[in-house]
Amino acid sequence: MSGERRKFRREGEERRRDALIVAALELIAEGGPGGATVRAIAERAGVTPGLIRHYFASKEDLTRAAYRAVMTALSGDNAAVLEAAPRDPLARLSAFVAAALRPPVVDPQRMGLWAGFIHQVRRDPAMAAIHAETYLGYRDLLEQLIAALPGMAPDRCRQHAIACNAIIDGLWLEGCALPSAFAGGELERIGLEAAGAVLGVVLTAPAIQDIAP
Amino acid sequence: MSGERRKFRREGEERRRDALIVAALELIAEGGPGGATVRAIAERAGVTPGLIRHYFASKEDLTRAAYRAVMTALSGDNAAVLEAAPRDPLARLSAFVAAALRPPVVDPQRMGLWAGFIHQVRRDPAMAAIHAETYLGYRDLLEQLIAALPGMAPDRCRQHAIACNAIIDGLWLEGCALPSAFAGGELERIGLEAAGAVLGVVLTAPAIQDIAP
DNA sequence: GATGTAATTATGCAAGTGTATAATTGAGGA
DNA sequence: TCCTCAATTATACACTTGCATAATTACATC
Repeated sequence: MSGERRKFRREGEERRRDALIVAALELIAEGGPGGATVRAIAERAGVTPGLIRHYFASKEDLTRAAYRAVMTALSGDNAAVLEAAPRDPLARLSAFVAAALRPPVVDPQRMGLWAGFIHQVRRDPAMAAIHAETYLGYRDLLEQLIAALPGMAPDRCRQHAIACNAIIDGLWLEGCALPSAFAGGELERIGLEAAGAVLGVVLTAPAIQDIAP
Repeated sequence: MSGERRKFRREGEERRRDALIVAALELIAEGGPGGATVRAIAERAGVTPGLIRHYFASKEDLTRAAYRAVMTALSGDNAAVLEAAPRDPLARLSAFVAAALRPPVVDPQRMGLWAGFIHQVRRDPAMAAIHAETYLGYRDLLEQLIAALPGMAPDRCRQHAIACNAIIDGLWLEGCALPSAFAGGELERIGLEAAGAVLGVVLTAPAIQDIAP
């Protein structure tokens, strides 16, 4: 008559870990770091709080895994466009910049996640290592795309990559923070024009078939 | 022999409120929103926790006041450079952009604060109102500086302001996040060059006497 | 079907959270 | 000097937090 013990199913370790990470990310995106309590994460993932400690040494450990998942997905979603992009360096850079400034890369939830992790990244060396591994890799990729442009002076690539990265970051932030403030494709156009001006080239929005062949 | 009651001094209301706000901001900058507990804020301000509720209706109320203080100071520190700037529109815009990309506007602690508030800004309408009041005002100021440039087409000012704002934001973020990654003045130079390229003008770093006459 | 074991739940705990309320005390005016 | 009142402290409370540990139960293997 008293509380019946809750029924459950055994899942593979990987699926449970993923489910817990996803739940944590959802909660952080919605309510900030403070909203992602152990109990809330467990409830969202459909398990009891104790299970978290079975798959992660501590909540901090789960947080690190979640941060890695976010940054990997963010860089990956942007870089994925290069796989289907043409060989022309101008077109490749254009496709990359444009992809960074539209969904799914531009996404209010993702900005919330990114901001939610900042403090921990600066305090926890393990988080800082994940940051360096993902973020600086992103900028290096951008620098490679710039270096491939015809007639690009090698000694200016670094500065150009920094400036273009800043344009992308800034527009990404504004697009995430105020999605309704920009007409469809406006953000991409501004980004392409600004980056093109910085680099002294003309970057044009890729045709549809170049994006999704 | 038991605990003697703690001695204290009476302060003016304004000074106590300021002290509490400053304490809260320091703690948020250091340890994120989670670090700014009522007890920690009180201790940092040299007071007991109960006093916070005497000056603020709730912790949320203190948080809002702190956010307003941050954003006001941020915009103010940047706009302050215009008071001593020359009349030439190009020089004024240059001075404004450069000021946004060096201390005290560029400051890791301030980025930490900014990030720490993001979630609350998106959840609490009162915080959102403070955001609109300060942040959009900043972009309007930038748009005015751009509109004053000779030969600037009025219908392009908005797009240019968005792009330049993004450049400033992005570089500001990178400068705050990785202060050691940029040589002295490098950020300002990149920002001036990028913004100049976007606007089709030449923005030059203001001479020293233009900054501090 | 019996059995072992690892995945999962249940329970409990010490510390910390924001807030309410009562008890003190500093400081200015009579 | 005394008195008053607001500024400040002290205490308490209900709730939440992360974590540890013990009790169960689903599932694979025999």
